[in-house]
Amino acid sequence: MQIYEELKARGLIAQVTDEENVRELVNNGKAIFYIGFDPTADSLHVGHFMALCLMKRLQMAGNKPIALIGGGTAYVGDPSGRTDMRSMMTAETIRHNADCFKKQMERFIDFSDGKAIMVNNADWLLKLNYVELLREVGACFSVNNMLRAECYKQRMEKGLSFLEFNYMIMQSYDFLELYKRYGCNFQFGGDDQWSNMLGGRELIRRKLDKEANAMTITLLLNSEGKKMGKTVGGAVWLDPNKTPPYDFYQYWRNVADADVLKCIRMLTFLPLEEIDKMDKWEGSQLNTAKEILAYELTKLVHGEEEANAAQAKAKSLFSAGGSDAPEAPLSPEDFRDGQVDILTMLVKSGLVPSRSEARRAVEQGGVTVDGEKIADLRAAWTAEQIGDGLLLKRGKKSFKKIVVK
RNA sequence: GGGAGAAUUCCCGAGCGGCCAAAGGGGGCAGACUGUAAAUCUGUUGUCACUGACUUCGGUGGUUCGAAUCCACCUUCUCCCA
Repeated sequence: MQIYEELKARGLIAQVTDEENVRELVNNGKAIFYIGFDPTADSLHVGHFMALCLMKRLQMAGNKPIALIGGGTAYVGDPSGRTDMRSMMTAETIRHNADCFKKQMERFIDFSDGKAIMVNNADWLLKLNYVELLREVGACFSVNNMLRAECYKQRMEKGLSFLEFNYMIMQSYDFLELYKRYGCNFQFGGDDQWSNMLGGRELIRRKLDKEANAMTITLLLNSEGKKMGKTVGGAVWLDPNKTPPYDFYQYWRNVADADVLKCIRMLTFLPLEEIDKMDKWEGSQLNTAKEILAYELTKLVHGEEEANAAQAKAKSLFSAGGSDAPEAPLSPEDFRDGQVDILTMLVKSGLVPSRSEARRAVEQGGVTVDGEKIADLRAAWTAEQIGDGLLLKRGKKSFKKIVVK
């Protein structure tokens, strides 16, 4: 099976400009393609991860990727898929974020020997001259058409600033510039980028009379139609300091039944035949599929060692005694009359944010210590009783090992 | 530039001068049921020294025995006219 067919079978392709053309390019390793990443945070997240995987897949098929860091476009802010304006970022933040992105990307994509290129659009965008740009590029865009684009439509009611309105121009200019510099003939991006990408294709056609193609990746949505990779606390990050490998593992371990196979297909590198076999699984067998998904993704992002560790930890916490729980140290000040009470332990361990919540958790029967349910708010332990550590559990999924330091 | 209106807890959104820590929904958390799933049901959802006290309703002052509620000014946002 060739690469284009495989991408399609995995459900990764949302839209393409010219299927025949794209298939031909990609399958024969003739594509020099780019994906843009705007450095709006100091770590990549799961959404970017899909794009990176796609880059990797295409690179493995002999195509040449260009990773574009949007150091320049980040100054403007993409209004696509947003109902409000992005907050403006300072130059330092943008630069810092761009550096972080760069480090993370190098883990996935092989940049050695010119097999891939990394560029920053700040290099050309920040130097542009306004009047010149208007004459050269502005003349090629029809405002009437731009206003019809889906990404702006949503904003017409809420208000769209001129700044953001120009995002499409910037991105189109990137494509043109990359075409000129590196012969970049292909652009990928999230499906919400579609109109911006078409803008670039059009610009290349008008300025250079050359054909460039574009293709979008299916957005990873769960069965409820919400974007995946988000938790209440925010995004699921690739940076282990922002989302520890264990949490990363757990996120995927806990996806809904309806979403497991889709995720495995779209995100992992497992062979399709193997995935097709899993397709027939149902009921509690899916639980195994989730384990595979979680393990495979953690391995891709954090490496095999971390993946093994996360899996071992999960197994020990959920089935066996749970000696692998993260430690929560208590200091001598936490003891009153030689004892710590249950509420203090819960708060100190970080399992609950306040004493009120600790009280509630206990009252509702959600707290256990070494497997025994605690019902008494005044339950307390001495340092001797804690000994090598107590396993404090709040709800089903949060654990801490209490130790005295 | 002129006029009208809005700001309430994580979000949406009720809220008569005292009975308001503030209805209802969403979301979150916990329990039951399970498979670390979904659905469903139940409880809970400001803080603390927890049958009590304290701090919250955009900000600052004021009226009042008493203010989320009334007044003044400020800030921000929305709408209408130009």
